[in-house]
Amino acid sequence: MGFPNLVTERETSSEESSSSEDEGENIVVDDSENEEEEEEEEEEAQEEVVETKKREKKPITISLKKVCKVCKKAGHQAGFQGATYIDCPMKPCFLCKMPGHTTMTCPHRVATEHGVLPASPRNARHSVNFVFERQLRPNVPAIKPAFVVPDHVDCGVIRYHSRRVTCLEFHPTNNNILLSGDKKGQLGVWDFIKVSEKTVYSSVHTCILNNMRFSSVNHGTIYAASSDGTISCTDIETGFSESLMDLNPNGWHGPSSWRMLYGLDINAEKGLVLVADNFGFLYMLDARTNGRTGGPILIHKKGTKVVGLHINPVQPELLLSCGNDHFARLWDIRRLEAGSSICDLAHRRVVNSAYFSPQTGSKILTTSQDNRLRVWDSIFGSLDSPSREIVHSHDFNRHLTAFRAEWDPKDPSESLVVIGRYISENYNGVALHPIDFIDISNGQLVAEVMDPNITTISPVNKLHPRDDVLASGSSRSLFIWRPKDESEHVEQKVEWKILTCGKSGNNSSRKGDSDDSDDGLLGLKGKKLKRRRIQIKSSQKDQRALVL
DNA sequence: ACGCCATGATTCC
DNA sequence: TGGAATCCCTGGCG
Repeated sequence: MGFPNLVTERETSSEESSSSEDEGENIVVDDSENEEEEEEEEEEAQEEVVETKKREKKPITISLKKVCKVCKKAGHQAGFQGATYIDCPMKPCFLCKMPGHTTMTCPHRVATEHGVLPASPRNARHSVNFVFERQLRPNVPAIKPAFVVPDHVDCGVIRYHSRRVTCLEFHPTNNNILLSGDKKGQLGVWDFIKVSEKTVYSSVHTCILNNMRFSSVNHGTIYAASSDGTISCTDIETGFSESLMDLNPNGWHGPSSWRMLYGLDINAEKGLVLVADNFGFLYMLDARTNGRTGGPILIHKKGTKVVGLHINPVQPELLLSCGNDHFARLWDIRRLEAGSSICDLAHRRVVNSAYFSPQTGSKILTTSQDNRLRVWDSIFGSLDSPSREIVHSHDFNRHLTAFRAEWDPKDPSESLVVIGRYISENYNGVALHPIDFIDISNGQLVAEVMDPNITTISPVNKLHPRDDVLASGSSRSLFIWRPKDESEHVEQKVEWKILTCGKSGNNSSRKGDSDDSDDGLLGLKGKKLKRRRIQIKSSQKDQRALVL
């Protein structure tokens, strides 16, 4: 039984060395209170742990010591040091999930060009390939236009949701209307130009509104899929709502039988509404009669959630689905039956979203819980492996809506993508979670957008189909961002119109207070942040330097 | 202001 | 296969 001893030795020695390193070169952590006597005690505790090994009960001594809250070992501590989060070194990197380093030293940090992992085998850019693509996309511009990144909280912040925002949708024709859904199933309609013009429909659904899509024939109505097991079709003017389908007509009989609806999309050509549930099934409804067409079809592993559906914008027969079985799948809806997928795109973890590119429909972008965005450059080429994987922090646990990378529908080169970031960064002493703009053709971080007033994570983001506007959902709040107009040298005219309703009033007033009281501090930080927010491409190292 | 709790969904064992 | 554990969350309560 030399093995446990060996383990003990290794662990203690590594800790000793790490703690001594911490004093010197490693800037990072460690309370200097870690005196020698304590270390001895820690070693004892360590041995105890190893001896008990089966972790029946924690030795009481542990609770007396400062111990890492993640791995319960002594000698280091995970957690915030000011606005900087220190990872537990015993765990794999929180960003890229590889062992041997932490987020601080991760080569993928801040999604620079290092963040791009070429797939193996790499999709070579043969000239044949290029011609092929050129044929498919005759209108592809020769030179990629400069991205316009909405970066400045402009006209409004709104808080009418009483629970976290789960999805956003811009009106297809009215430029100023934003729809939002929340965890409670409420549907918000907001005219963000007339900031105070807002409506909340609370009786559309009874729990999480997972996805919504405007009707292709009537721009005044929106379809929504909810965890209450129904699809709603709501008139956004009147709030009149019709339920198209109820998967739980007999009510609640426990979680094993309760059906929830997640993925939703519309096939305009055939007038179909497609939805998918938490058991792996797809349902199709006729948008004209609002009746079901055919029975449920198993499109993902039985019993797993299908979180996303997307109809190809150019070939409406093509359907892309994704879900908790770690796959995104491509389907021909004319021949749709269990196991008939055209292609299965494997991922290492749950796939939060899968989208065709918005204009040509020839690219695929997925967001997976393994902290990687995946890009397939052409659905007409080989789909065996993604053309690129981009490491980006967007895994999550509780309380957060799943992150989804969203295309910029205006970008003719179909390479600009927006996605919120999970891990925070220390920006002038404030831990903020930026919203990232990523060029998926090369994996570069085009811009990181943040505001010192927004300290919560923004997992829900959507770019406007026509204007340079970004809408974000962060916790219960909605934000509208626009590019800062450089010609106007207006003095910091950030008008924070925090509109609230319901019981969130407390918070908003608290927020207002802190804005006032922190005046100098926040204002200054805000200014500095805004000035340097956008660093287009060029050198990522410079950006890093600027940020720190 | 602080600490504690619940929460959800997934992964791990 | 079920049940335990779970790192940067959010909000509410005492």
